[in-house]
Amino acid sequence: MADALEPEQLRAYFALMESVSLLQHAVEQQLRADGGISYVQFQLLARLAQTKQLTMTELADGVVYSRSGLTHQAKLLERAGLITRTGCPDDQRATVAAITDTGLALIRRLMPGHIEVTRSLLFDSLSNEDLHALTEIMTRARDHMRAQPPRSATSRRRPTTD
Amino acid sequence: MADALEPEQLRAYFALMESVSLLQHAVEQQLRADGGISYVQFQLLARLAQTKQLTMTELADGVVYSRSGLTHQAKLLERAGLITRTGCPDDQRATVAAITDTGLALIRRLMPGHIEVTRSLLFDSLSNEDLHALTEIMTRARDHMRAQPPRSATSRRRPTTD
DNA sequence: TATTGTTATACTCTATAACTATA
DNA sequence: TATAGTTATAGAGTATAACAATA
Repeated sequence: MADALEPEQLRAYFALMESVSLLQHAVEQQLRADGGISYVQFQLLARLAQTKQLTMTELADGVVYSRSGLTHQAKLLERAGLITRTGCPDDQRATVAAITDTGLALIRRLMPGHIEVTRSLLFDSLSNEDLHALTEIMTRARDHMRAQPPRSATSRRRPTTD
Repeated sequence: MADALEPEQLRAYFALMESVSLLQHAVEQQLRADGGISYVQFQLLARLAQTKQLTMTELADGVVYSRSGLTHQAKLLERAGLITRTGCPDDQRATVAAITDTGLALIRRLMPGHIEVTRSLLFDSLSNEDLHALTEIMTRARDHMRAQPPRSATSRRRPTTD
C-alpha cells in the first residue's frame, strides 16, 4: 500500500506544494504590507464578510486547527476593532463573532491587491481549459480530504475519549 | 487590472489553498509523529538526499525565505546528527551541507508514511487524466511564479542597497 | 457527561539588523 | 563593494492542558 509514488505523482506533489508555498508567501507579504494582517486573519475576516454571524466553532472550520489558536486570533481581530464577539442567545456556551464596519472596509481595501497578486502569480499562467481542470480537480480533492478521517486517533476536531 | 476575479477563479483559488493546507497539516502531523521533524526540515533533508552536497544558499532555494531561517534549521538538523556542515574548499565564504547516514536512514524510514498520507489524501481522488493535467498545470504555474519578480522592492532573495 | 470557549504556558518558526569573513 | 553565512533578538503562530460555564 505504501510503495513509491510514481514519478508523475511526485512531480505533481512537489509542483503543487511549492506553487502554493510561493503563492501563500506572496499573499502574506501583500496582506501584511497593505493591511497589517496575516493570511489566517484575512481568511477569518473574509468568511465573516460573507456570512456576518458565526460561532467560534463554525468560524474555525477549515481555517484553524486548534480552538485556542482561534481564540488568540479572534482576540487580535477584536482588539484591532475588526470583529466583535458577543454571547449567543440560543446557546449560552457559544460566542458569536461578527465583522465590524472597520473590518469590512479593511477587507474591501485589501481585496484588489490580493486579487492582483493571485492573478499575476497564478492565473496569468493558466488557460481557460487549465482553469476548468484545476477547479474541478482541486474541488474534488478538497471534498475528499475533508471527508477523510484524521490519520491519528487523537484529533482536535473530533477528540476521542482516551 | 485588479477587478474581481471570476467566480471560477475564486473557486479554484480557495479549493487550491484549502486542499494544500489540509495536505500540509496532515503531512506535518505524520513527520512530527513518526520522525520528530518539521516539513521544512523534511524538505531540506530530501534535497540533500538527492544531491548530497549543497551550499547553504543552494539548499535554501525554494524552501526557506530568509538566510537566518535556514541557518537556524541547519543548526537543528546538525545538532540532531542528520546533516553536517563543513567549509567549502572552492569558496571560503560558503558552507557545504551534506546528509549523514542517520539522516538518510530517517528519510528512508519516513518516506512510506509520507507517501501514504499524500496518496490517501490527494492521489486517491485523482484519475490518471487528473494527474496528467495537475502535473502540467502546476509545473507551469511554479515555473511562472519562480520567474516572477517579487512584488516589493525589498526582497529577501535579492536584497537591494537601501 | 459532552460541548463551547478561554486562559496560561511553552515551543517553534520567521524575520530584521548587525556582524564576520571572504571574493 | 558585494557576497556567504552566522548571531542575537524580537515577534507572531500554534498547540497542550487545565479550566469555567452551559447543554
